[in-house]
Amino acid sequence: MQVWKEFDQNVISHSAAHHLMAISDSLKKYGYARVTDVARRLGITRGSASITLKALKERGLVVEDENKFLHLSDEGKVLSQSIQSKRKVLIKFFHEVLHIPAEDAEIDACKVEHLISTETGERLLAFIKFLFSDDDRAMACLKAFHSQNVVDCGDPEHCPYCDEACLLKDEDE
Amino acid sequence: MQVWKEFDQNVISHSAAHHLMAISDSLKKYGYARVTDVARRLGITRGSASITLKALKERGLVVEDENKFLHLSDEGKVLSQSIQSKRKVLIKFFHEVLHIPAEDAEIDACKVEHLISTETGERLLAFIKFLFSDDDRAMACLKAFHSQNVVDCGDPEHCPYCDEACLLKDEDE
DNA sequence: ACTGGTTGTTTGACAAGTCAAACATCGGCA
DNA sequence: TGCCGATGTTTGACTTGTCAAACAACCAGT
Repeated sequence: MQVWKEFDQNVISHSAAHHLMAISDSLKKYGYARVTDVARRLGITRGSASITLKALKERGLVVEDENKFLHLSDEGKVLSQSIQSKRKVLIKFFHEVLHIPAEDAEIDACKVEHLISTETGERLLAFIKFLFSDDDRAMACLKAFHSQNVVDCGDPEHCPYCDEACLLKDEDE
Repeated sequence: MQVWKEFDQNVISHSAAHHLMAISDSLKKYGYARVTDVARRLGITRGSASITLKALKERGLVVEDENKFLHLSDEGKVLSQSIQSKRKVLIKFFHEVLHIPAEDAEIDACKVEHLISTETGERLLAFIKFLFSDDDRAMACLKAFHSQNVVDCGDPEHCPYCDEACLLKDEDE
């Protein structure tokens, strides 16, 4: 298999990943999750959700109780959890470091999140967490990047990387 | 359109991106590119390549001369170039900073490369270029991350981030 | 009980990307 | 001249994910 064809050789598809997360979100928000809730959350028809969820049930990631309410299996929980944590860190990185608008940061994070390998995901997470840690060198690095590259961080007053070296504040002088 | 559905709303599809790059690679290597060359390079049948390339010709990204030899239009060249530069920096980052094995770095870079928005791509590029620049703070940051996280960078002797603080060298003592 | 609304499933359709196989073309060699 | 191999296209089939629409089941109000 050539490298470029690995594109959709993921544990689960983009679509399936979002079905899992929709269940997880719905459970958190309402305490239950039905086909309708998943469909509404994803903006697809009940029919579409029904088909995809059937496949997820067959793969043992989703279970259905006697009243047709949906739950995540242990495996499903782990998967959904790992996707969400990748996603959160990516959004933070795109938004806070690269200053991508929140909406776009979310779109891109969601594209990247489940596509990259587990290994790359974990190491990327470690790297970004290090960047956001209180390590002096990480903080200095982010500040330096910010002062050299940022056009508009949106909120220089509360931006942790805006200090005496920041371009924005320089412009104010 | 919900955020998560933007997934395949890209300028070109993953597949199309690779068809463009295959033409570009073939031109560099052989000086020409035919349907067969693209198909062989991508590991698909001539029939499949023929269909996708027809669409790319219709979109004006690929042109065909009177002998059925393929070329990139100006627009095609720009697109292919921008994808390749994103790709190269991502591979470097995954491999050299996160220490993902070369093959896997390539797979993941190729997944991410054309999916993220132009904006995110450019800023990510800027960030990674800054990380690899000779800025003291960037270098210190990479070294610090390396010393705290790397299990095996593969070649401690020639690794630019392995110094007195490196875990690997500590283990040798 | 009847009626209406909600819920879930099924069905037929579509688009993208792939395959194998049949087909058409062309070029070179015997 | 004739044939074979390489090349490119077309066709029918499959997969995934989607839609709309029809359908079945059930629950609630009257």
